[in-house]
Amino acid sequence: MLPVTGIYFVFKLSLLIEIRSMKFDLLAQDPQSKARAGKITTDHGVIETPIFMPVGTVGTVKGVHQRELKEEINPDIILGNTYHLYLRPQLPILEKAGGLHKFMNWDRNILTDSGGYQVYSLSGRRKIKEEGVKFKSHIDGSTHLFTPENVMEIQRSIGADIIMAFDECTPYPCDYNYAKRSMHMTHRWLKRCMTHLEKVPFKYDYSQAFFPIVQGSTYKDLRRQSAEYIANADAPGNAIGGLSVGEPAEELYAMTEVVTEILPEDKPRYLMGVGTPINILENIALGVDMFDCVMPTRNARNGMLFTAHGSINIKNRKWADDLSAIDEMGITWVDTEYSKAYLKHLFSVNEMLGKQIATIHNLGFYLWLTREARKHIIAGDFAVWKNQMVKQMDKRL
RNA sequence: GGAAGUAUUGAGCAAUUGGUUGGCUCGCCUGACUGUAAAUCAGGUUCCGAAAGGACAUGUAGGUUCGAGUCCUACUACUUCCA
Repeated sequence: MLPVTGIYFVFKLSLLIEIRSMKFDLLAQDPQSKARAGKITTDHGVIETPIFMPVGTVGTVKGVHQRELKEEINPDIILGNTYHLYLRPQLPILEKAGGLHKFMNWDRNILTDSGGYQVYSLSGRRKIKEEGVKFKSHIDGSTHLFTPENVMEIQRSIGADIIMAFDECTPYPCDYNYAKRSMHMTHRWLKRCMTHLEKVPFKYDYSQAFFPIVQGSTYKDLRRQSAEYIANADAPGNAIGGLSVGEPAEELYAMTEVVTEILPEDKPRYLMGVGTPINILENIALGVDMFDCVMPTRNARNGMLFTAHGSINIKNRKWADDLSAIDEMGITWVDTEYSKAYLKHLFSVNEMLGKQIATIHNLGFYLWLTREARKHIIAGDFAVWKNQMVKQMDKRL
C-alpha cells in the first residue's frame, strides 16, 4: 500500500502525463498531397493512421460480434457515444464493469463522442444555453442537462482512450451569425472542458487523451479562427466537427483544407462523421488522419454495399439470380463465401444474417480502404492511386 | 339436388342513409442514409405516357336512378350447411 502522499504523487503525475499520454508519430508524407501516414500509441495499443473507426454507439458495432470485428475487420479503434451510454446502460453499471472496454469485451482503443452530435441530431428535443444543453431523453422523455463539466465526468466513467470536447454541431445550412456565436460558445465550452478535466482523475488504470473540436460551419474565416483557437489548446489530437451534415462535398473539402493548413502537423487530425469512401480518400489527401461514420454499418443494414468498383443495392431485383461472389476482391471471408443472390435472398426474407454479412463486408472494405491508403502514402504514390480509386468507386453497380 | 352467404388491385381488408374509392396494411419495385431517436425512412405499385396528362375500373351481363361498390334480375365462381 502506498502512503497517502504517494497516492497524491501518483495522482499529480497522472495529470501531468494526461495531456501528453497519447503519442503520435508521423511516419510518412505523400509528396503530391497533404496525406500522411502515422502511428498513435495509447495504453490500449497502436492505431495506424489513416484509420477508419467503426461506430459502436451503444456498446456494440451494430450487427457484428466482437470476435468478428477484431479478427476479420480488425480496426485498432472503435467509437462509443456519451449521450447514449449515459442513458443506457447508465454509468453505475459501466463503472461496476470497470469501464466500457470490459463491459463490451473490447480490449483495443475506444473513442467516445461527447454528445455534441446529439445537439444537432436531437435538435427538436433539446435547448442550448451557455451553461449547457438540456435534453429530453428520446427513450422516456426525462430531462437531462449536459454541461462541458459533466460530459467530461461521464466520459471518465465510460473510460474511452480518446474523449471528445463537448461542442455544438451546427446544422447545414447555418446562418453566419449563428455559426459565429455557436463557434465562440464551443470555444468557451472547450476551456471549461479542459479546466474541469484537470480536476477529475482517470477512473481506470489507463490514461485518456482529450480532443477539442473545430467548428465554424461552412465559413472559411470562422473555420480559420476556430482552427487557430483549437490549435492553441495544445491537445494531443484535434478534431474537425460540424461537417457531413448535408453540405455538398466541395464545401466539405474546402473546409477541411482550410483547417488542416492550421492544425499542427505533429498531432492527429480527426474529421468527425465522414463519410463515403470517396469523401475519406479526398480528406486523407487534405491531411486528415482519422475518420468515423455510420455509413458502412447503417447502409449495410439497409442493403447497400460499398466496393472498390462502386456501390451495390443488394435489394435490387437484378441480383436475384447472380450467383457470383459478393465481392471478388475477397477482403473479408464473407465476400467470397456467399453469393450476391444469396445475400439478396436474405434481405428479401428479412433474415438478420443478411445484415450481418453486409456489415462485415462494408466495414472490411472501409478498413481495407484506409489501410491501402496508408500503404500508398508510405510507398509515395498515394495521389495517383487515390485518383484512380475515386474514379472507379464513383458509380452504382 | 336444396338452402344460405360471399365476390373491390399480387394478398388481406376499408368505403356514412345510394353521393368523388383508384383508400389502408402487407407484398413487390425504386430511392435515400455521413461524430446512429435508423434491421430505418421516402416514393411508386390498373392501363397508355418520359412527363404534364389521359383512359378504363368494384366477378359477368343487364336493370332502377340525376347518381350504383352499395338497390333489383340473371348468370358464373367460391365458401358453409342440409340431403
